[in-house]
Amino acid sequence: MAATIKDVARRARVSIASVSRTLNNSGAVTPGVRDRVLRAARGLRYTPHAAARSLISRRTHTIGLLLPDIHGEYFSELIRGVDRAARARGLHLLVSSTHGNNAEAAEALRSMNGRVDGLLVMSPYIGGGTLGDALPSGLPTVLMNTHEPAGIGAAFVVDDFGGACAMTAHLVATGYRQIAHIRGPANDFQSLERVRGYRAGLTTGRAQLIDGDFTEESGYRAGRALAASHTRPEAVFAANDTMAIGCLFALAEAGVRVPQDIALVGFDDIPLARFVSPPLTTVRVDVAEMGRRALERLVVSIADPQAAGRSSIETVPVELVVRASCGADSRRRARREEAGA
Amino acid sequence: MAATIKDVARRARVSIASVSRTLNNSGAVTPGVRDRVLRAARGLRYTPHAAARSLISRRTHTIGLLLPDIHGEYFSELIRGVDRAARARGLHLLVSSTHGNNAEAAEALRSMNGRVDGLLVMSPYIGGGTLGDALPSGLPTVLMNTHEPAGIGAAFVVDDFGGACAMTAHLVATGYRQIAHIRGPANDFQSLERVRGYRAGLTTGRAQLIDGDFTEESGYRAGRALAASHTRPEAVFAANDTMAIGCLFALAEAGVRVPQDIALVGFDDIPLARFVSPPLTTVRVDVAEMGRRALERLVVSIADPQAAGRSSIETVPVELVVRASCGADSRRRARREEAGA
DNA sequence: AGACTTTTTGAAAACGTTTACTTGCCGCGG
DNA sequence: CCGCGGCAAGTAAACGTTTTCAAAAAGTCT
Repeated sequence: MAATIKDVARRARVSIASVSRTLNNSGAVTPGVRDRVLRAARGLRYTPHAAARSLISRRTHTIGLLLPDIHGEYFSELIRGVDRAARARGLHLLVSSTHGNNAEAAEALRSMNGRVDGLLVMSPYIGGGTLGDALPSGLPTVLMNTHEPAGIGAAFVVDDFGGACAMTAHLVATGYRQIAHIRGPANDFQSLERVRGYRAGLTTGRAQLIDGDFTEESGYRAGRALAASHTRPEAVFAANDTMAIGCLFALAEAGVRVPQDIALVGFDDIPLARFVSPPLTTVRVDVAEMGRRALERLVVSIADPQAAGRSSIETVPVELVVRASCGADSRRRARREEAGA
Repeated sequence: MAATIKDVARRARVSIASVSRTLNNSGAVTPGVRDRVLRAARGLRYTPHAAARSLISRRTHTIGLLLPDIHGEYFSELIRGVDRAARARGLHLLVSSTHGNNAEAAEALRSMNGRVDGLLVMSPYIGGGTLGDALPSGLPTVLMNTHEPAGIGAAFVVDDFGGACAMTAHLVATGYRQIAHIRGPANDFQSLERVRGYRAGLTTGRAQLIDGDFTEESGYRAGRALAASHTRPEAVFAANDTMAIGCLFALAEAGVRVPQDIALVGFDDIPLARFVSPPLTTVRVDVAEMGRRALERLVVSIADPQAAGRSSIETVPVELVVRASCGADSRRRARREEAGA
């Protein structure tokens, strides 16, 4: 069995209080005692029992990270950002995922009681009860990409609307008239925001929505449908890069050239986006940075319960990344030549 | 503040023992008591305090997952596999990463004492002290991709050697004579195994090793060097897909065609591998499955300390995935035409 | 040298559970 | 009618810490 503080105290011939003081550098101890305790602790390979410690100190040095289904680079990056920041502050990460709706999220939340000092929640789901009711009241919480952050506390929201709007505007400015949008799942907040942005940026032609669910598979299906259709739009804006890549694959198979025959753009700027052929025009979202910032904000809330109450919503900016797949360069060149002729 | 078992007991007008018994379905309680307790618990939104519970019951229902730097799809997939299995068994996941060597891993391990019921460790690092010494003795542990599993207990090892050997043999069989290998970091077990496999499969030409560190960046550098060299090998085997893709990018920039001018293959079969152009020939490793199996094994060890002691090493099989980037198809076709002529 | 202050140490309470043990109650057989 | 077995409920100990408080020791100042 693992050694306890009592074992150390006995071996060092001091009280457990002195052991605790020595090991935590709290209170003063004479060099002699200190020495004996340290030696005894090392000899027994003593490690404090985390559960016992957090029971009395009300601190677990752990934060809970609640995510929708962990999938692909997007979440890998998010975890990465959070983990780095957490590690820098000596915090552990309790990760939970795969909850399909707010009700499941609530269940996961409950079971974290007493395990964490604070919560980082990313729940884009809509429906299944309000998340607000489920959140443990005493626990500092920071939300990410949730549709109901109002009054709940701190939240970070990616500027999905702004990014989608800018992207659509870019396509319009490039000269495309018919622009279709492959949307994400209907019960996803981010998905909805991107549709909204698409609509807002669409000052030409009429909106055309194709159903998708953020998976490569659904993008592939959309691509096949597009290739088969004979009222093909001039440009396609997929709600995320994964679907855009699936779509690209289907188009290539069908012999439809991008961007010559049809322009194609995505959203997120996952690492592969620049490696597909042609490189994908997309909207960059720095998820790792969002994770980092969210964690920092949470740390503040934990340290200062005052701050925890303050409601604040920060928008995470996005950036338009123009590569070859939207045909902006070739179009402009063509237009210039035309003008020159 | 959150409600405690005492609050529930007071409200239900019973002792805390009865509350505990009711909530855990241990021991018998009369319907009347049971009813009052349940009602009180619900009314107070009572959730047992995990730390207190695990202090006495010696169970945390949490398992620790120790990973090298979380990066890209590879780890995303691993976490995914582990998380799914853990969730299915009602276990939590305490994730820790970014440890640069065994010494840091040891530190992370120490701080997990009393937080977890078992450990899932993936530490391909070599040097920085032996991992064996660092592992808490009492805690069931399952190792993954570690170079010193002997006698430590259960372990899962990807067949890096076999995969690399098969891949090299495939290149040889395709007809390439000069085959170079972009290796991973020198202190990484998997990296070394792949080099060993490369050497074993190389029955023609001489070994040519190019340094890399598993990052896309290092693959890119290798690609530039290859493109500039005038003693260019006929084929390049990158130790992972990420480097292969970086290399591919550099070659494309330099106007070197794959596979016509040079064949290129990778390892891991990350999701993007089939989307780059040309699609990457690689070795498929089902990391999610490995994660799942490792967790299942750990659960067994936890339930039965007998089993925990039993040392067992399972090799996770890999599979050669031939796509266009190795030029096997085109070569064979060419040879056939030649023979026909 | 005595009184007072400061510093170091130890005993014990507290954290929120589970569980072994005790008590109290009821019914049943002798 | 008494005692005993069985069951339901309660009491208290235990888990491994931190921390408060009191006591003891060691200085410090007149």
